[in-house]
Amino acid sequence: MGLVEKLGVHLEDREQLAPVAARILAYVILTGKKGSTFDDMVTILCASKSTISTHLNHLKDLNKIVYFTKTGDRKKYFIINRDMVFNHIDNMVQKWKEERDIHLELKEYKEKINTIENENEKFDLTFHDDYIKFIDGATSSVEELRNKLTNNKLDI
Amino acid sequence: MGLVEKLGVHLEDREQLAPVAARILAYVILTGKKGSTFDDMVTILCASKSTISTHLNHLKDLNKIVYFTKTGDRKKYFIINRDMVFNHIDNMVQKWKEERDIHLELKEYKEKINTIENENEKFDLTFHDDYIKFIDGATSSVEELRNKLTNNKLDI
DNA sequence: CTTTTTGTTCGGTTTGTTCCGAACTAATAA
DNA sequence: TTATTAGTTCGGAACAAACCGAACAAAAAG
Repeated sequence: MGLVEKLGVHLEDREQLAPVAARILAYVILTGKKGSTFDDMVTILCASKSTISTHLNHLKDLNKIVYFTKTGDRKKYFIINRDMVFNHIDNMVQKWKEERDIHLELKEYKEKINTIENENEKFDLTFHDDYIKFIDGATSSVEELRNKLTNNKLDI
Repeated sequence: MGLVEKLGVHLEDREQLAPVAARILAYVILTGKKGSTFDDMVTILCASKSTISTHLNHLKDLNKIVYFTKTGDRKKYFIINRDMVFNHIDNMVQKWKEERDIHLELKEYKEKINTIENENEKFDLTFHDDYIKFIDGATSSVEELRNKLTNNKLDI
Protein backbone atom coordinates (compact mmCIF):
# COMPACT_ATOMS: atom_id res chain seq x y z
CA MET A 1 0.00 0.00 0.00
CA GLY A 2 1.46 3.23 -1.24
CA LEU A 3 -1.16 5.05 0.81
CA VAL A 4 0.53 3.91 4.05
CA GLU A 5 3.76 5.49 2.86
CA LYS A 6 2.09 8.69 1.67
CA LEU A 7 0.06 9.12 4.84
CA GLY A 8 3.11 8.01 6.84
CA VAL A 9 5.31 10.75 5.45
CA HIS A 10 2.61 13.27 6.25
CA LEU A 11 2.12 12.05 9.81
CA GLU A 12 5.87 11.88 10.37
CA ASP A 13 5.97 15.60 9.76
CA ARG A 14 2.70 16.64 11.38
CA GLU A 15 2.91 14.55 14.53
CA GLN A 16 6.69 14.58 14.88
CA LEU A 17 6.99 10.81 14.85
CA ALA A 18 9.77 8.41 13.92
CA PRO A 19 9.32 6.84 10.48
CA VAL A 20 8.06 3.49 11.75
CA ALA A 21 5.80 5.14 14.35
CA ALA A 22 4.19 7.21 11.59
CA ARG A 23 3.73 4.10 9.42
CA ILE A 24 2.04 2.32 12.32
CA LEU A 25 -0.39 5.20 12.75
CA ALA A 26 -1.00 5.34 9.00
CA TYR A 27 -1.62 1.60 8.84
CA VAL A 28 -3.97 1.72 11.81
CA ILE A 29 -5.93 4.55 10.19
CA LEU A 30 -6.15 2.67 6.88
CA THR A 31 -7.18 -0.58 8.49
CA GLY A 32 -10.08 1.08 10.25
CA LYS A 33 -12.39 -0.38 12.83
CA LYS A 34 -11.52 -4.03 12.30
CA GLY A 35 -8.21 -3.17 14.00
CA SER A 36 -4.56 -4.05 13.39
CA THR A 37 -2.56 -6.48 15.50
CA PHE A 38 1.08 -6.46 16.59
CA ASP A 39 1.94 -9.28 14.20
CA ASP A 40 0.18 -7.65 11.25
CA MET A 41 2.41 -4.65 11.71
CA VAL A 42 5.62 -6.66 12.10
CA THR A 43 4.80 -8.43 8.82
CA ILE A 44 3.38 -5.61 6.75
CA LEU A 45 5.64 -2.79 7.88
CA CYS A 46 8.72 -5.05 7.76
CA ALA A 47 9.98 -3.93 11.16
CA SER A 48 11.30 -5.83 14.17
CA LYS A 49 9.08 -6.77 17.10
CA SER A 50 11.05 -4.48 19.41
CA THR A 51 10.54 -1.50 17.13
CA ILE A 52 6.82 -2.13 16.81
CA SER A 53 6.50 -2.70 20.54
CA THR A 54 8.27 0.52 21.46
CA HIS A 55 6.40 2.71 19.02
CA LEU A 56 3.05 1.10 19.70
CA ASN A 57 3.41 1.89 23.41
CA HIS A 58 4.55 5.37 22.59
CA LEU A 59 1.51 5.99 20.39
CA LYS A 60 -0.70 4.61 23.14
CA ASP A 61 0.94 6.99 25.66
CA LEU A 62 0.28 9.88 23.29
CA ASN A 63 -3.39 8.86 23.11
CA LYS A 64 -3.18 8.50 19.36
CA ILE A 65 -4.41 4.91 19.41
CA VAL A 66 -6.52 2.65 21.59
CA TYR A 67 -7.19 -1.08 21.40
CA PHE A 68 -10.01 -3.56 21.87
CA THR A 69 -9.83 -7.30 22.51
CA LYS A 70 -11.89 -10.34 21.56
CA THR A 71 -12.90 -12.99 24.09
CA GLY A 72 -10.67 -16.04 23.86
CA ASP A 73 -8.08 -14.10 21.86
CA ARG A 74 -5.00 -12.68 23.51
CA LYS A 75 -4.26 -10.28 20.64
CA LYS A 76 -4.84 -6.57 20.92
CA TYR A 77 -6.64 -4.90 18.03
CA PHE A 78 -5.45 -1.36 17.63
CA ILE A 79 -7.60 1.42 16.19
CA ILE A 80 -7.18 5.19 16.13
CA ASN A 81 -8.54 7.18 19.01
CA ARG A 82 -11.63 8.98 17.72
CA ASP A 83 -10.67 11.95 19.86
CA MET A 84 -7.52 12.47 17.80
CA VAL A 85 -9.17 15.32 15.89
CA PHE A 86 -10.08 17.05 19.11
CA ASN A 87 -6.71 16.41 20.71
CA HIS A 88 -5.10 17.83 17.62
CA ILE A 89 -7.21 20.98 17.87
CA ASP A 90 -6.56 21.26 21.60
CA ASN A 91 -2.81 20.89 21.15
CA MET A 92 -2.85 23.55 18.48
CA VAL A 93 -4.79 25.96 20.68
CA GLN A 94 -2.48 25.17 23.61
CA LYS A 95 0.60 26.01 21.54
CA TRP A 96 -1.00 29.25 20.41
CA LYS A 97 -1.65 30.17 24.02
CA GLU A 98 2.00 29.60 24.91
CA GLU A 99 2.99 31.68 21.92
CA ARG A 100 0.69 34.46 23.01
CA ASP A 101 2.26 34.49 26.48
CA ILE A 102 5.73 34.79 25.01
CA HIS A 103 4.68 37.70 22.83
CA LEU A 104 3.20 39.44 25.85
CA GLU A 105 6.44 38.89 27.75
CA LEU A 106 8.51 40.20 24.85
CA LYS A 107 6.29 43.26 24.52
CA GLU A 108 6.60 43.94 28.23
CA TYR A 109 10.39 43.68 28.03
CA LYS A 110 10.57 45.97 25.02
CA GLU A 111 8.26 48.52 26.62
CA LYS A 112 10.59 48.66 29.62
CA ILE A 113 13.60 49.21 27.36
CA ASN A 114 11.74 51.88 25.39
CA THR A 115 11.42 54.15 28.41
CA ILE A 116 15.20 54.41 28.83
CA GLU A 117 16.35 54.18 25.20
CA ASN A 118 16.73 57.15 22.84
CA GLU A 119 14.04 57.80 20.26
CA ASN A 120 15.47 56.21 17.10
CA GLU A 121 16.34 52.94 18.82
CA LYS A 122 12.89 52.42 20.24
CA PHE A 123 11.29 49.06 19.52
CA ASP A 124 8.39 48.79 17.17
CA LEU A 125 5.67 46.90 19.03
CA THR A 126 3.18 46.51 16.18
CA PHE A 127 4.83 43.19 15.30
CA HIS A 128 3.79 41.68 18.62
CA ASP A 129 0.39 43.33 18.50
CA ASP A 130 -0.23 41.84 15.06
CA TYR A 131 0.80 38.44 16.27
CA ILE A 132 -1.36 38.55 19.37
CA LYS A 133 -4.29 39.76 17.30
CA PHE A 134 -3.74 36.85 14.90
CA ILE A 135 -3.56 34.30 17.69
CA ASP A 136 -6.68 35.61 19.39
CA GLY A 137 -8.64 35.49 16.16
CA ALA A 138 -7.39 32.08 15.15
CA THR A 139 -8.01 30.62 18.60
CA SER A 140 -11.57 31.85 18.90
CA SER A 141 -12.52 30.71 15.41
CA VAL A 142 -10.96 27.29 15.88
CA GLU A 143 -12.60 26.87 19.27
CA GLU A 144 -15.94 27.82 17.83
CA LEU A 145 -15.39 25.19 15.18
CA ARG A 146 -14.49 22.63 17.82
CA ASN A 147 -17.80 23.22 19.52
CA LYS A 148 -19.64 22.85 16.25
CA LEU A 149 -17.94 19.49 15.68
CA THR A 150 -18.77 18.37 19.21
CA ASN A 151 -22.43 19.14 18.66
CA ASN A 152 -22.45 17.31 15.33
CA LYS A 153 -21.01 14.30 17.10
CA LEU A 154 -23.83 14.30 19.61
CA ASP A 155 -26.36 14.46 16.79
CA ILE A 156 -25.29 11.09 15.38
CA MET B 1 19.34 37.23 28.52
CA GLY B 2 17.07 34.43 29.62
CA LEU B 3 14.50 35.69 27.17
CA VAL B 4 16.70 34.60 24.26
CA GLU B 5 16.72 31.07 25.68
CA LYS B 6 13.00 31.03 26.39
CA LEU B 7 12.05 32.39 23.00
CA GLY B 8 14.73 30.17 21.46
CA VAL B 9 13.25 26.97 22.86
CA HIS B 10 9.87 28.03 21.56
CA LEU B 11 11.14 28.85 18.08
CA GLU B 12 13.16 25.63 17.94
CA ASP B 13 9.89 23.76 18.24
CA ARG B 14 7.62 26.00 16.20
CA GLU B 15 9.93 26.67 13.28
CA GLN B 16 11.78 23.35 13.35
CA LEU B 17 15.18 24.94 13.72
CA ALA B 18 18.49 23.75 15.14
CA PRO B 19 19.21 25.11 18.63
CA VAL B 20 21.65 27.79 17.53
CA ALA B 21 19.47 28.78 14.56
CA ALA B 22 16.55 29.32 16.94
CA ARG B 23 18.75 31.39 19.29
CA ILE B 24 19.85 33.55 16.37
CA LEU B 25 16.25 34.23 15.44
CA ALA B 26 15.35 34.93 19.07
CA TYR B 27 18.27 37.30 19.44
CA VAL B 28 17.43 39.13 16.22
CA ILE B 29 13.83 39.52 17.37
CA LEU B 30 14.92 40.84 20.76
CA THR B 31 17.45 43.26 19.30
CA GLY B 32 14.84 44.86 17.09
CA LYS B 33 15.31 47.39 14.35
CA LYS B 34 18.82 48.46 15.29
CA GLY B 35 19.92 45.08 13.91
CA SER B 36 22.35 42.37 15.04
CA THR B 37 25.69 41.68 13.41
CA PHE B 38 27.57 38.46 12.76
CA ASP B 39 30.12 39.25 15.46
CA ASP B 40 27.47 40.16 18.04
CA MET B 41 26.00 36.72 17.60
CA VAL B 42 29.33 34.88 17.77
CA THR B 43 30.06 36.67 21.04
CA ILE B 44 26.66 36.65 22.71
CA LEU B 45 25.45 33.22 21.61
CA CYS B 46 28.89 31.65 22.28
CA ALA B 47 28.93 29.79 18.97
CA SER B 48 31.61 29.41 16.32
CA LYS B 49 31.76 31.62 13.24
CA SER B 50 31.01 28.64 11.00
CA THR B 51 27.88 27.77 12.94
CA ILE B 52 26.60 31.35 12.87
CA SER B 53 27.42 31.68 9.19
CA THR B 54 25.61 28.50 8.20
CA HIS B 55 22.49 29.19 10.22
CA LEU B 56 22.36 32.85 9.29
CA ASN B 57 22.35 31.94 5.61
CA HIS B 58 19.77 29.26 6.26
CA LEU B 59 17.46 31.73 8.02
CA LYS B 60 17.96 34.17 5.15
CA ASP B 61 17.02 31.42 2.66
CA LEU B 62 13.90 30.71 4.69
CA ASN B 63 12.95 34.40 4.52
CA LYS B 64 12.89 34.63 8.30
CA ILE B 65 15.43 37.46 8.39
CA VAL B 66 16.65 40.28 6.16
CA TYR B 67 19.54 42.72 6.57
CA PHE B 68 20.40 46.35 5.96
CA THR B 69 23.79 47.98 5.65
CA LYS B 70 25.31 51.32 6.55
CA THR B 71 27.47 53.36 4.15
CA GLY B 72 31.15 52.96 4.95
CA ASP B 73 30.46 49.88 7.06
CA ARG B 74 30.88 46.39 5.67
CA LYS B 75 28.84 44.73 8.40
CA LYS B 76 25.38 43.39 7.77
CA TYR B 77 22.69 44.32 10.28
CA PHE B 78 20.13 41.56 10.55
CA ILE B 79 16.49 42.16 11.47
CA ILE B 80 13.44 39.94 11.28
CA ASN B 81 11.41 39.97 8.12
CA ARG B 82 8.19 41.82 8.86
CA ASP B 83 6.37 39.36 6.61
CA MET B 84 7.17 36.49 8.99
CA VAL B 85 3.64 36.61 10.43
CA PHE B 86 2.13 36.32 6.99
CA ASN B 87 4.54 33.63 5.87
CA HIS B 88 3.69 31.73 9.02
CA ILE B 89 -0.02 31.96 8.27
CA ASP B 90 0.54 30.99 4.63
CA ASN B 91 2.62 27.96 5.58
CA MET B 92 -0.03 26.86 8.04
CA VAL B 93 -2.78 27.18 5.44
CA GLN B 94 -0.60 25.36 2.90
CA LYS B 95 -0.09 22.44 5.28
CA TRP B 96 -3.80 22.29 5.98
CA LYS B 97 -4.48 22.12 2.24
CA GLU B 98 -2.10 19.16 1.88
CA GLU B 99 -3.79 17.51 4.83
CA ARG B 100 -7.19 18.03 3.25
CA ASP B 101 -6.03 16.39 0.03
CA ILE B 102 -4.81 13.35 1.91
CA HIS B 103 -8.11 13.00 3.74
CA LEU B 104 -9.96 13.17 0.43
CA GLU B 105 -7.69 10.48 -0.99
CA LEU B 106 -8.18 8.27 2.07
CA LYS B 107 -11.94 8.73 1.89
CA GLU B 108 -11.94 7.81 -1.79
CA TYR B 109 -9.91 4.67 -1.08
CA LYS B 110 -12.18 3.64 1.79
CA GLU B 111 -15.31 4.25 -0.26
CA LYS B 112 -13.95 1.93 -2.93
CA ILE B 113 -13.23 -0.78 -0.33
CA ASN B 114 -16.67 -0.32 1.21
CA THR B 115 -18.45 -1.42 -1.98
CA ILE B 116 -16.80 -4.86 -1.90
CA GLU B 117 -16.48 -5.45 1.86
CA ASN B 118 -19.13 -7.06 4.07
CA GLU B 119 -21.31 -4.84 6.22
CA ASN B 120 -19.62 -5.03 9.63
CA GLU B 121 -16.16 -4.29 8.23
CA LYS B 122 -17.23 -1.17 6.41
CA PHE B 123 -15.19 1.93 7.10
CA ASP B 124 -16.62 4.77 9.05
CA LEU B 125 -16.08 7.90 6.99
CA THR B 126 -17.28 10.50 9.50
CA PHE B 127 -13.74 10.78 10.82
CA HIS B 128 -12.51 12.16 7.52
CA ASP B 129 -15.59 14.29 7.06
CA ASP B 130 -15.02 15.84 10.48
CA TYR B 131 -11.42 16.52 9.66
CA ILE B 132 -12.19 18.09 6.29
CA LYS B 133 -14.90 20.20 7.85
CA PHE B 134 -12.43 21.35 10.51
CA ILE B 135 -9.76 22.23 7.95
CA ASP B 136 -12.21 24.16 5.78
CA GLY B 137 -13.46 26.16 8.74
CA ALA B 138 -10.01 26.83 10.15
CA THR B 139 -8.63 27.82 6.75
CA SER B 140 -11.37 30.28 5.91
CA SER B 141 -11.31 31.94 9.32
CA VAL B 142 -7.53 32.25 9.32
CA GLU B 143 -7.52 33.63 5.78
CA GLU B 144 -10.17 36.15 6.71
CA LEU B 145 -7.95 37.16 9.61
CA ARG B 146 -4.97 37.46 7.30
CA ASN B 147 -6.88 39.91 5.14
CA LYS B 148 -7.86 41.93 8.17
CA LEU B 149 -4.21 42.17 9.22
CA THR B 150 -3.16 43.17 5.69
CA ASN B 151 -5.70 45.99 5.71
CA ASN B 152 -4.55 47.16 9.12
CA LYS B 153 -1.00 47.27 7.82
CA LEU B 154 -2.04 49.49 4.92
CA ASP B 155 -3.74 51.87 7.33
CA ILE B 156 -0.48 52.76 9.09
C1' DC C 1 51.93 44.85 -0.51
C1' DT C 2 50.76 43.44 3.93
C1' DT C 3 47.19 43.44 7.52
C1' DT C 4 42.63 43.61 9.17
C1' DT C 5 37.82 42.92 8.78
C1' DT C 6 34.01 40.13 7.58
C1' DG C 7 32.74 36.47 6.57
C1' DT C 8 32.55 31.22 3.90
C1' DT C 9 33.74 26.32 3.17
C1' DC C 10 35.31 21.81 4.43
C1' DG C 11 36.45 17.81 7.29
C1' DG C 12 35.86 15.80 11.45
C1' DT C 13 33.96 15.09 16.26
C1' DT C 14 30.17 14.88 19.28
C1' DT C 15 25.66 14.03 20.24
C1' DG C 16 21.27 12.12 19.42
C1' DT C 17 17.88 9.12 16.95
C1' DT C 18 16.14 5.03 15.03
C1' DC C 19 16.11 0.58 14.55
C1' DC C 20 17.47 -4.28 15.22
C1' DG C 21 18.50 -8.89 17.48
C1' DA C 22 18.78 -11.65 21.37
C1' DA C 23 17.35 -12.73 25.62
C1' DC C 24 13.59 -12.46 28.56
C1' DT C 25 8.48 -12.73 30.69
C1' DA C 26 3.82 -14.01 31.30
C1' DA C 27 -0.07 -16.30 29.75
C1' DT C 28 -2.25 -19.98 27.36
C1' DA C 29 -2.22 -24.56 24.92
C1' DA C 30 -0.87 -29.34 24.33
C1' DT D 1 5.56 -30.15 32.00
C1' DT D 2 6.92 -28.37 27.78
C1' DA D 3 5.76 -25.57 23.79
C1' DT D 4 3.68 -21.70 21.73
C1' DT D 5 1.81 -17.13 21.53
C1' DA D 6 2.20 -12.35 22.34
C1' DG D 7 4.66 -9.27 23.56
C1' DT D 8 8.79 -6.38 26.51
C1' DT D 9 13.46 -4.93 27.63
C1' DC D 10 18.22 -4.08 26.89
C1' DG D 11 22.64 -3.32 24.41
C1' DG D 12 24.48 -1.88 20.57
C1' DA D 13 25.00 -0.81 15.38
C1' DA D 14 24.03 2.45 11.78
C1' DC D 15 22.84 6.61 10.54
C1' DA D 16 21.86 11.63 10.80
C1' DA D 17 22.13 16.26 12.89
C1' DA D 18 24.60 19.98 15.03
C1' DC D 19 28.53 22.11 15.97
C1' DC D 20 33.49 23.29 15.89
C1' DG D 21 38.21 24.67 14.21
C1' DA D 22 41.30 25.56 10.66
C1' DA D 23 42.09 27.03 6.37
C1' DC D 24 40.53 29.94 2.92
C1' DA D 25 38.51 34.28 0.21
C1' DA D 26 37.55 39.02 -0.86
C1' DA D 27 37.47 43.65 0.12
C1' DA D 28 39.14 47.61 2.51
C1' DA D 29 42.66 49.87 5.44
C1' DG D 30 47.32 50.99 6.59
